[in-house]
Amino acid sequence: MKKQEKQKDQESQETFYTIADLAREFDVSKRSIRFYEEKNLISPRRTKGNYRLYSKRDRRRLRLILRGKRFGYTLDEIAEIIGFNDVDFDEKDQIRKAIEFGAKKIGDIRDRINELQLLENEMLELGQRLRDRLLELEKK
Amino acid sequence: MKKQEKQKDQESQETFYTIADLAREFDVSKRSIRFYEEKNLISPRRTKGNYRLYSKRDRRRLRLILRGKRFGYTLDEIAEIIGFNDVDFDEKDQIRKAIEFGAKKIGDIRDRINELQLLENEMLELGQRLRDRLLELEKK
DNA sequence: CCTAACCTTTACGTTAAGGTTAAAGGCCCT
DNA sequence: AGGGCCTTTAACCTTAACGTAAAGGTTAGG
Repeated sequence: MKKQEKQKDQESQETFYTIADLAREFDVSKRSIRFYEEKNLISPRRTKGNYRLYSKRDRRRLRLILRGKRFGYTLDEIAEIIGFNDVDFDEKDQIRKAIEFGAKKIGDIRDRINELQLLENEMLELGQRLRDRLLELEKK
Repeated sequence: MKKQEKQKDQESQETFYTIADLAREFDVSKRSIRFYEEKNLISPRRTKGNYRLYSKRDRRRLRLILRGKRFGYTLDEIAEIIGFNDVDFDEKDQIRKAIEFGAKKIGDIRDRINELQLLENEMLELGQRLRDRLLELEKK
C-alpha cells in the first residue's frame, strides 16, 4: 500500500488522519496538536497500538482552533467557543445559553472586523502619504 | 485645582496624560504600559519629578499597540508596524521599504478580515440551527 | 509642613503555549 | 525477523507578556 495520507476504514467508509497528516496539512507541530488535546480542545480516537486517529470532524475542529488562534483568542477562549459548538441538542437551557453566548461572540467578531478596517484605513492613508513624499523627493 | 484627567501645558497648549489616565481610558494595567516602553514601543517624556507624561501622539500610539494586540500580533510584530509609522521622511530608501512593508501588512489585514467573516458566518449558521431546534423543542 | 495618593525603578514570580529530549514501543517493507 | 521510521508518554525547558511586591521619590490639598 502507498504511504497513505488518508485512510479509509473498511466498515464505516470514514476518512481518518494521523497526527502527522494534520500537522503537515495545517503547518503546525505535532506537539501543538497533542497540547490542544491535553487542553480538551480535541479528542481523537485511538488505534489498537494507541496511535491517535483523527476523523473529519476532528480535522474541522483543529481548523477552528487554529483559526481562533490567528485572531488572538487564547486556548481557553477557544474552548468556550467549542463548547458552544458542542451543546447538547436536547437541553433547552443549554441551547438558550449557547445562543446567547453565540450572539455575544458575533458582536465581538464584528468589533474586530471594524477595528481591522480602521487599521487598514490608517495604513492606506499612511501609505499614500509616503508615496506622495517619495514622488516629491524624486522630482527634485 | 481639580483632579485633572487632562493637563494643559501653559506654553504649548498641548494636552498630556498621566499613566493612570491612559490605563483607565484603555482599560489596561500601568505595568503593561511601562512594559511597552521597555520594549521601545512608546517613549513618553518625563516631568521634573520623572513622572511619565503622554502626549496625544503617545496616546494614539498606545491605541495602535492595543489594537494590534487584539488581532493577535506579538509586541515584536507591533514594533515593526510602528517602525513603518516612524520612517524618516527624507530617506527615499526607507520610504520605499516602508511602502512595501505596508502593502504586505494590508494584505495581511484583508486576509484576517476575510477569515473573521468566515467565522462570523459559521457562528450565524450554528446560531440559526440552535434557534430552530429550540423552537421545535418548545412546540412539543 | 503633613499626609494621602500618586509615581518611580528593581527584581522576582507566574501563566500560556508550546519546544525538546528521552525511553519505550508500534508499523511497514523486504 | 530485522531495520528504519513512525508514534506514545513523561519530564523538563523556554519565551512572551505581564503581575506583584519592595523601597522609596513626588505632588496636591488642608
